[in-house]
Amino acid sequence: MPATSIDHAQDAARQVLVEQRSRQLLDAAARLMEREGSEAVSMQALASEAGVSVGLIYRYFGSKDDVLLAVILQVLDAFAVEVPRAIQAAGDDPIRRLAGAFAAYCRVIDEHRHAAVLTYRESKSLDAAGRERIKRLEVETSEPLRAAVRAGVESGALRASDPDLVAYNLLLLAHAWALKHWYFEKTMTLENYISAQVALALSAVIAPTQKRKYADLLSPS
Amino acid sequence: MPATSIDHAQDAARQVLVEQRSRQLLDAAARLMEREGSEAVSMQALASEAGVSVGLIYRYFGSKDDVLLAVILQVLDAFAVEVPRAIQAAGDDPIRRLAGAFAAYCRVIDEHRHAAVLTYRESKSLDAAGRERIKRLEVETSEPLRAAVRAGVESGALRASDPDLVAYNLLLLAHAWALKHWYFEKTMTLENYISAQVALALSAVIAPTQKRKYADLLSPS
Amino acid sequence: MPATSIDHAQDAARQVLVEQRSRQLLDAAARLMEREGSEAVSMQALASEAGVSVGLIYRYFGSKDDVLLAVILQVLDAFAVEVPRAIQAAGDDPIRRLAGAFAAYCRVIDEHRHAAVLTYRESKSLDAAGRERIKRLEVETSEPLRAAVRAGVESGALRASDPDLVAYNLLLLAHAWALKHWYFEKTMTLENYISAQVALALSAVIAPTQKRKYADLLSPS
Amino acid sequence: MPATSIDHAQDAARQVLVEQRSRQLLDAAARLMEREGSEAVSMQALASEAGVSVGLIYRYFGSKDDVLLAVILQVLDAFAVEVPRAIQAAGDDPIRRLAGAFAAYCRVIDEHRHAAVLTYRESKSLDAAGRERIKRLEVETSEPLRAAVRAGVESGALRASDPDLVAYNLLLLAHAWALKHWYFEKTMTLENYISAQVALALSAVIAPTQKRKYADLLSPS
DNA sequence: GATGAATGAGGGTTCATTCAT
DNA sequence: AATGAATGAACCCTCATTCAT
Repeated sequence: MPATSIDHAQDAARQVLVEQRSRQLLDAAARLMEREGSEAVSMQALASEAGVSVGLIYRYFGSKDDVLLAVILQVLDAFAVEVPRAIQAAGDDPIRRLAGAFAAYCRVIDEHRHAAVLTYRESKSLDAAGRERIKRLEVETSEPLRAAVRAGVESGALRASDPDLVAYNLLLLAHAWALKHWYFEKTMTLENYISAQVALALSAVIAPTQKRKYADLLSPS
Repeated sequence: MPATSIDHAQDAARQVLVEQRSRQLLDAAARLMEREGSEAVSMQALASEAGVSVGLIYRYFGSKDDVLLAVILQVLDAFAVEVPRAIQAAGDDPIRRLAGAFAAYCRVIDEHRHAAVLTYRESKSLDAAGRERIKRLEVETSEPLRAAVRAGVESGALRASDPDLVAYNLLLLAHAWALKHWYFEKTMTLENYISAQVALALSAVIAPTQKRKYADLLSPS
Repeated sequence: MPATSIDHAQDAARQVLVEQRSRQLLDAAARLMEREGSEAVSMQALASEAGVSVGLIYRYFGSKDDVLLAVILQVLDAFAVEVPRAIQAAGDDPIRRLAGAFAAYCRVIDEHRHAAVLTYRESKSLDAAGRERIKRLEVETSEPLRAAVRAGVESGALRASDPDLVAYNLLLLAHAWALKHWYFEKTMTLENYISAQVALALSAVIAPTQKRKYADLLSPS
Repeated sequence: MPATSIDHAQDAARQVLVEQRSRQLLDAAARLMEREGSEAVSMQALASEAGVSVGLIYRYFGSKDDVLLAVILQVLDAFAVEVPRAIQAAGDDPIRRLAGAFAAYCRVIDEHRHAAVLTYRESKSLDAAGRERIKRLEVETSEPLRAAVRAGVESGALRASDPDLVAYNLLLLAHAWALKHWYFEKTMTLENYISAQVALALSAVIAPTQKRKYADLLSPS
């Protein structure tokens, strides 16, 4: 077996290990934030939660910043995976696609409630470059929502003078489920929240002719 | 001059000094948060920004918590003053009162952009009691908005199945001007933002018969 | 009236004021130590307790050291006044003079319990010179006790191979009423303590022939 | 070597390190107190004296309190070990056991002179719980002395109306060797001190019939 | 003479990061 | 690859002391 093959095999093995460790650490971070709040994630606490040594974390992440960044990227990744899937699952109807996309956002947020909040802490950890990257990704992330609104407008089902604002507001309201969870949880479940917000948002932009067709979305359960 | 008068004069002078210093420190905190981000507010940094010594801060605030709390309370205070005033100024029309209230919220937020963001940092500094207090005040603060929506509904001008959600969403969108300023500032001024959001929110809840009457609010400039 | 007379009058007045202020401050210090423990005497706390400003303390005492030193000296002064008086009051009998002296020590300690403890804190406050001075004074202070023991030995009523040790032990046991007050107060009053210690100490040194004569001192109430 | 053996070996090694570091730190604390006085033990100073970093101290002790407590407990531990041993070594004679116990107390105090003094500084460092614990332990510590006195009384060799006071006085006099070292060192060695105090204390309580038997203890060298 | 606002060195503590093993 | 003991800068806070009024 030539040397290069060996190298490739080793590289692959290493790649797997890196993947594994990273996941292990990010999962531990998520558990920690869930349990102790998102500011309680010290490197030693993270190591202990993950069952590894502090030193090891630095083998896979350059700094605490990097870990936090990765936690946030994980959420953005989940958006990138889940939202398109939900849109696809919603069929061809642009309005149902929009509603599905929003619901998917909210569900991802709900699953990563504490990680989602991280973005709102321009922590000293996160340096300027990291912050810019996250902002860019967040905007990219909202693209499916924006596309859905635009498609609705083009199809005539929606009327919005500023489709991008409509989309961005929806993104914000998805985040709000995490940011203001202490408020909403007093009166709503996640599914209540989703249908109420969908109803409200659609009321603002749906074409009058379409109201009957989407009555199920417009009157929240 | 009798002794009591002297005492009163001294008390008054002290009161002025306390007021002055508090303002000086809170202003410095605001500037610091503006310039360095709101987590860079160490007591050393604050002292140096305000041009005083660390020890002096503790003459006017019991702890770092207290300073942060005061910064936040200042914003909530501004709401308590400005929002009712704006509502009054809007006359008797419930919808214009609602629009005026929202605009007032946004303008206060804009003036305290970095302080407003503080609330979203469940900072370890702010202890549980402080956090609860702020949450309670935030909910109280949104009361005028809630009242305005309800009045609109009762007058028949608005139709909302969940008036409280409508009001809370508006509060959130006011906060969003601070939270997502980096995004909105790319395409909007504050006034653009206000009128766009007012138009969108009203579209969702205004009674069809009222649309013509409020056409100026419904089509953003 | 010639200038010098004015000066003398002023000097006298000043002298009185100094005396007054010093007493006021030392009393406040005593109250404070009594109420909050002897380590809680900060200069600001002292000022506030005395009802004066911090600055004023520095007009009458050069430093915190000086205040503490003065508090201790006050106790030593009380010894210098009270112990000889008690000895005198005890008449000519050397053994009753000794017992009276010890009782006087204990009562002074009891009245200045917290100040007495101060001596045992080689506080950084008290500089080397101050410490030496206190040690010297403490030894001087014990002189009446030592003299009383020696007189007893010379009169034949006491037999002690080391009279100075007997005297110093008694001084220590007087201090112990302050140092170990938490222990003794569980089972004794001050007067119990005095008579028990007198009985024990005398038992060790009294001449056998004298036992009947001092039976009242030897069997504690 | 099986994993468990490795683990055990590692655990043992860690145990040794903990032991080593703790000793190193407590020794440094003792040296520092010896040299600079016991209030000069700042964590910085301790770290520097021990030749380690501040942070490291917190790996082995939870707080400054803990360090101080450990220093004191070390002394109390030494009592718990040395005193019973000395009593045993003294044979069956209750009076020689008492004398041996007292001597052991004094020797332990002498070896930890500065640590022993710590107890007398109701330092703000030591919290209420710690202080109570120490008081309890101090009382427990004096138990052997108390038992020895009582045994002497029961055997008829001693006559004491308050055996507990006799025992507590002896404890105090042992402490006094540390508290008043500046005084006693002028005229005595430790052994002088011990035999003088033993002679004096026994004189007070020994039964007349026993005096000849213990003449060696009663007339100090 | 008297005030008390202001100072700032110094204290205890935490935690991201490093490096010898 | 993995460990975790060790580091030390930085944090929040206190309080003896000063000085302009």
